[in-house]
Amino acid sequence: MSIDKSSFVPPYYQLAQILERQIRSGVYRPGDPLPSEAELSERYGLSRMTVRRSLSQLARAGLIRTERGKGTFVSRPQLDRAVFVMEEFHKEMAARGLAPGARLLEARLVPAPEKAAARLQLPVGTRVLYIRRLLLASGEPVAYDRKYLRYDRGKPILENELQYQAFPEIVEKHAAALPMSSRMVLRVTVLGEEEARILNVAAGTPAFLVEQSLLSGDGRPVGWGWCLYRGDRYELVSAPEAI
Amino acid sequence: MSIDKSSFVPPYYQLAQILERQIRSGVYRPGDPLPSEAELSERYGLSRMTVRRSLSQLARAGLIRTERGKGTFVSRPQLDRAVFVMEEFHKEMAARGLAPGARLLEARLVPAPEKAAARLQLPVGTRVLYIRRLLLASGEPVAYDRKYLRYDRGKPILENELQYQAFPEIVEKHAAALPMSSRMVLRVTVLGEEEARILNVAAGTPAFLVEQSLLSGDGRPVGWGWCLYRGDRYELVSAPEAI
DNA sequence: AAGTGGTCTAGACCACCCT
DNA sequence: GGGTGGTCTAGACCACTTT
Repeated sequence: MSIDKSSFVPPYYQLAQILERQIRSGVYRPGDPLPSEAELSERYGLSRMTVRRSLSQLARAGLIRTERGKGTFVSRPQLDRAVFVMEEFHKEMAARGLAPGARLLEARLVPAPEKAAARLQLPVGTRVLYIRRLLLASGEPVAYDRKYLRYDRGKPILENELQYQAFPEIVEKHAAALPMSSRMVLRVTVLGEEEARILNVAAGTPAFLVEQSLLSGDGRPVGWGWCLYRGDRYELVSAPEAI
Repeated sequence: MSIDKSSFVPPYYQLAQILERQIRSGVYRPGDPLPSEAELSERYGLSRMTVRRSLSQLARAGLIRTERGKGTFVSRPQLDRAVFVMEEFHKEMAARGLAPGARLLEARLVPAPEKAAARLQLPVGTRVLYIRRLLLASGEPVAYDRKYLRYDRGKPILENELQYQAFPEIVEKHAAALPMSSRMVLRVTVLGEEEARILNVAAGTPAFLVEQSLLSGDGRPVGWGWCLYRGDRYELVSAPEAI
């Protein structure tokens, strides 16, 4: 196995593939040291910087780990570890071949209830924008979204806008502080009477509950709420560890 | 803002932090081009390779994107995207300050039922190892694990081993093909009578259902099963996008 | 002292985009 | 043709580990 410098595949990637194959086929087993960077450099006719780039790639993928002063070693695969990626609703549905949509159920200024006020770090009763929406996949309701957001821009609430835009984009328009980061917590629950009716399933049906806080650049919350995903229409698949 | 070459923090990291601060504080806004690599190189007194290292780091974190021949641009943050990482059970519980444990409920050779046979790509009725375990946190049951695995090593089934090791390690011992990758699907369900009794909660309680397939290096399945996590004792928090 | 990985440099050539 | 990012090199110094 050697590097083809005339190939369109860059050398650093070729070397990463060679080493990955050797690891996956058992030439190097978990705990084994890989040849040193200097030796790989000489063996494959590449500069040390290029060799290091290949190794960084494998390290990011979790196949190897480096130890300063000691060497580079094959990692034991962490098979009981999983990474679940939840994409934006529209993307997720489009990826499954379904037509994404949304129906606005309610949007009005309300005095912040206790929990929302706490999460938004506002006095209870401050006027906030409350939005309820139904997220659809090919016309069928899949998720029920309820959000509170600081409303200090005085911009008019346009039904059309609320119906089609993602929550972060809505916050951007109606709050003075721009949302810069998001924190989500994924839980599981069963649907109550009202929620089940809105989602067109039986009460007691299991559902994902995703709590979301949108934070501004300085870490203060500008939006908060939660979204219920029907358990019979939604699942998360672990991301493969690719190099 | 400039680079302190006498600092212990390496220059590539200092520059990444400077640029991150400028992006988060709005000096460069989504869609804006960053200065070119040549200009950053000159402005901060660093070689272009070092500048590129800073930019790669920001790109991996999702703050910027590069376009060949055009430039480097600030990304719009994907606030409705979340990454949930499920660590190995023992690690996860230890991280929460709970004492992880496991109790073996059953382990025996059984003729593979239809679904397990299909998932393991074996004829129905082939003898496979069936394991049922209870995963504990500080003595309290948190998850109920049921797994099937190919059994072609003839190694004796040691109760002690099954009680303390993670599923991939058990597969490694009892199947001829080493597990090299894992695929998981996260769903939501409600507990049936038996499951609820075993987990010491009321029937109808919501739970996470994690289906797992362990694959060998050539992509063939060597282990399959599912694990139920009590919804009142388990949640997933999105990983922050750190640089 | 010798070997290892971690960082940095100054230059080079290339593919791509725009004007 | 001039500017951009993508890749590669040959060397250097450093911190760390082991002998």
